Amino acid sequence: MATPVYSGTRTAQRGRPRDASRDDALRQAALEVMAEVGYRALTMDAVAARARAGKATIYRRWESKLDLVIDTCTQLAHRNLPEPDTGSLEGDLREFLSGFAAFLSGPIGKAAQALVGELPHEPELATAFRDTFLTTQRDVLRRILERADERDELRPEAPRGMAVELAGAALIYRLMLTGDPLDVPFVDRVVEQVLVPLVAKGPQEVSELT
Amino acid sequence: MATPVYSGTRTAQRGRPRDASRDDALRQAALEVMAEVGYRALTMDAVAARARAGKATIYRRWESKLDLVIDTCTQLAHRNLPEPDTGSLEGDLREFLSGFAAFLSGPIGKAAQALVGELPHEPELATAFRDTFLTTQRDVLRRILERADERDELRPEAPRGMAVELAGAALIYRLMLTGDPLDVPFVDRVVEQVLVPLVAKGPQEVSELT
Amino acid sequence: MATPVYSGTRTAQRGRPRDASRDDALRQAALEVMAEVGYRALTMDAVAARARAGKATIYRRWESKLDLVIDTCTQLAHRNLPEPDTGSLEGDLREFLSGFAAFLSGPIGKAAQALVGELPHEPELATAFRDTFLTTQRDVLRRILERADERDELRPEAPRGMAVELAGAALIYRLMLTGDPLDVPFVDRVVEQVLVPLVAKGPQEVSELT
Amino acid sequence: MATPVYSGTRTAQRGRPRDASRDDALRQAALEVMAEVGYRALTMDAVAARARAGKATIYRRWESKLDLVIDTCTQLAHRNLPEPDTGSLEGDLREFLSGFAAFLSGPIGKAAQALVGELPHEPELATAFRDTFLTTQRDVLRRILERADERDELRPEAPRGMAVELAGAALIYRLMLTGDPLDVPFVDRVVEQVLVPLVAKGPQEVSELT
DNA sequence: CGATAATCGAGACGGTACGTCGAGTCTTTAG
DNA sequence: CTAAAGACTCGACGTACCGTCTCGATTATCG
Repeated sequence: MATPVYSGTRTAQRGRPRDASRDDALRQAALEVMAEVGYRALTMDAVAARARAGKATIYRRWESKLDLVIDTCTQLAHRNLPEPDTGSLEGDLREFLSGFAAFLSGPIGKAAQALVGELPHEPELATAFRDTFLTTQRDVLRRILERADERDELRPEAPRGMAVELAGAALIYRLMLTGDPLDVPFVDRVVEQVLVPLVAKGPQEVSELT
Repeated sequence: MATPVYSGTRTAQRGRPRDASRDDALRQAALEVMAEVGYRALTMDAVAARARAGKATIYRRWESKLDLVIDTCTQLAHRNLPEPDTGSLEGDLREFLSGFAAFLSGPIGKAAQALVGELPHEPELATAFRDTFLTTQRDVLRRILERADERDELRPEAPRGMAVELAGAALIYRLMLTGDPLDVPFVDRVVEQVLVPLVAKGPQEVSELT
Repeated sequence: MATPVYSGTRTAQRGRPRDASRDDALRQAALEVMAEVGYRALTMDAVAARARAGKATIYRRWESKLDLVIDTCTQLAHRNLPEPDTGSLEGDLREFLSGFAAFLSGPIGKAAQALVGELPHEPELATAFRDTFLTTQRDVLRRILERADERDELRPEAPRGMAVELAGAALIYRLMLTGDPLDVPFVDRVVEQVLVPLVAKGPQEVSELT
Repeated sequence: MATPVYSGTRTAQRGRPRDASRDDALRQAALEVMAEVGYRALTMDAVAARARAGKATIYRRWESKLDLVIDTCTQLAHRNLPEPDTGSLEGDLREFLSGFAAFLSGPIGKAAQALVGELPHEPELATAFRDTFLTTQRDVLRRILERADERDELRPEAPRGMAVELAGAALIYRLMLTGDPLDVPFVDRVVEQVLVPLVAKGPQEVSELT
């Protein structure tokens, strides 16, 4: 399910139309509650009360608590992934990863973490979660590497897939596991000490070209 | 809390002593249930029923479901981290990381994942979790790098801390987020494509020594 | 069961002998607790705690809460039913019924009331209860009537059985149902307005004899 | 509390209204369970299961097991006390007491007995109980005597109050204490041997009028 | 005397019911 | 037909009590 469905194919619907502004109010309430108390302690009654809505108004739009939370994250995630194009690999990485780090550091990151524990037992959630938080970000990184490759900045044998995976891993590991801050210095170190050394041509290699 | 405490400092304890064998039976039951249905769906009734115990017997030892699960993981985690010493950096890394990967791939890994969502709202759990799953493993990796350093296998400016962090991040990211398998080929790739290139002296550097 | 049995027929018993003083301490505790909170809210833990005894010490003597309570009442009941013999029907009735009323007004009466609700579902309790609180008192009343009969104080057709039943009913109805006081004026009224008119020869009948 | 109250003074109530049919279903279930296993062994789970109701549905209406049972008895009691008017004291007594005996012999009588033990520790229950099982019946008896008095059937000095008390006592003593049957012969004996002799004018007194 | 055995207080054990609370559904009035 | 409100069933929660069992310590008899 995930996204609220508006009474299907019916063209001329009868009765009071569904109030679309309630969708966002409910998602906002869900996000706030989840950021405050976590996924487990989030209750539908709490969400309904915060949005001054009835529970039926929630269940009319989403099938379950899980469904509400998935959709909330997905919707809010889709507006926050700019794709930089600075002209250099290092610039693109730096810019994209700081943006992603900032995004993860907000309430959506907290919400995402709250969902991790459910992934193994909720295949639908797993799919939605990966689409939202992994795939999109990975695709952007891939395209950054492709553009760098076209600019001939990469070593031929560079482990591109591994680099993409590592970039995400490093950030999310910090965010969810160690609890260390996802700040600019950290992003810089990931770029300078890991990503660039792993995939970019070294100075001697560049000089060899001349 | 975490580990059940047996009447503390009192030397001569009165009344029937706790049956220590119930501790393990309950932890085993908790681990099984959690691996089957996850953390959220784990109920104390289910754990009690599986261990043929009364719920009071659980609550006498652990304050809550969370406390039980923390302790279960901690106890079971402490017996599974051998520290290899093969004489070479690559050998040590390969051996240790495959062991860690195998450990994470079992039920304890599933249990660990189930806990991640609770970390932000349960500081005590966060501490126990990091001690169990992060610190221990990180310290082993550190010592592996130190020994390699003593054998003069590392480049002087090698980002040792980052390498240690990345090793854990790469494994746990796969385990918990992407769902891709933590198999030997993956560990090999992490070692060959990431860790060794980042910290070890390259062939030319070694030859420079001669 | 009812009364604590002391290891049956064995003549030479080994081991530490049972401490007979605990019996009364436990019965006393049980009576106090029951008078305070009633039968339902009486817990074995509370009785044990009040007597500073272990629960096993109770269960070694009585099979169950019910058994303990039955025996407690029975034991305490047996020492309180004097049989008057004043030489006149009215005197005997007055004396006996005031004694019985006083007895019922104490803690034993409260305890007895607490047991009434269990009678239909506990045949053994019912038997013990009737033996203790009904039969004994009824037999005394019967003998009082017999002696009066021998003294030729009764009308030949006097409903002796009904009188006996009514005497008990009147007292216990007040005690347990209406809550009105079981005081001397009430006993007097029962004797003067009910029992004597029902069974004793009237003045004119007595005069007829002359 | 006793009777479920339906949101008091509010005129326009919001939300789904209480399902009044659940009240009776729950009372019926409570009565059945209590008649089967007694008050003490009655569990809320059993009542809920028998009525296919959630426990919350019970607790929404009644504060406790005791409250439920009180209300159950009260409700069911109010429909079973016809007031006879046969034109003669003996006829009225006979008819009323057989009706009351039959009423007490059913499940409601069993339920009433189950409550007796709680009266001393539950003032509210005591009030409700007396209203239901004592006052109503006593008032009917009083009116029967009044009508007999108006018909000049009573002796002037007849102990009217005592007669009323004895009638109830005799029946309830049998029902709850001795366990003897509350059958028609017994009622007849009570009327003929006790009540009529105590209060009605004797034949000689009647003849004196002529 | 030492060994044996049943007692004692204390409290852990398995089990059952408690009264509360949350999930997801249904039913009312109001718009 | 949708909205808010809240009652509905179901099931897990953490607690309390029952009746049993197990501990160390004590107190008797037996050999």
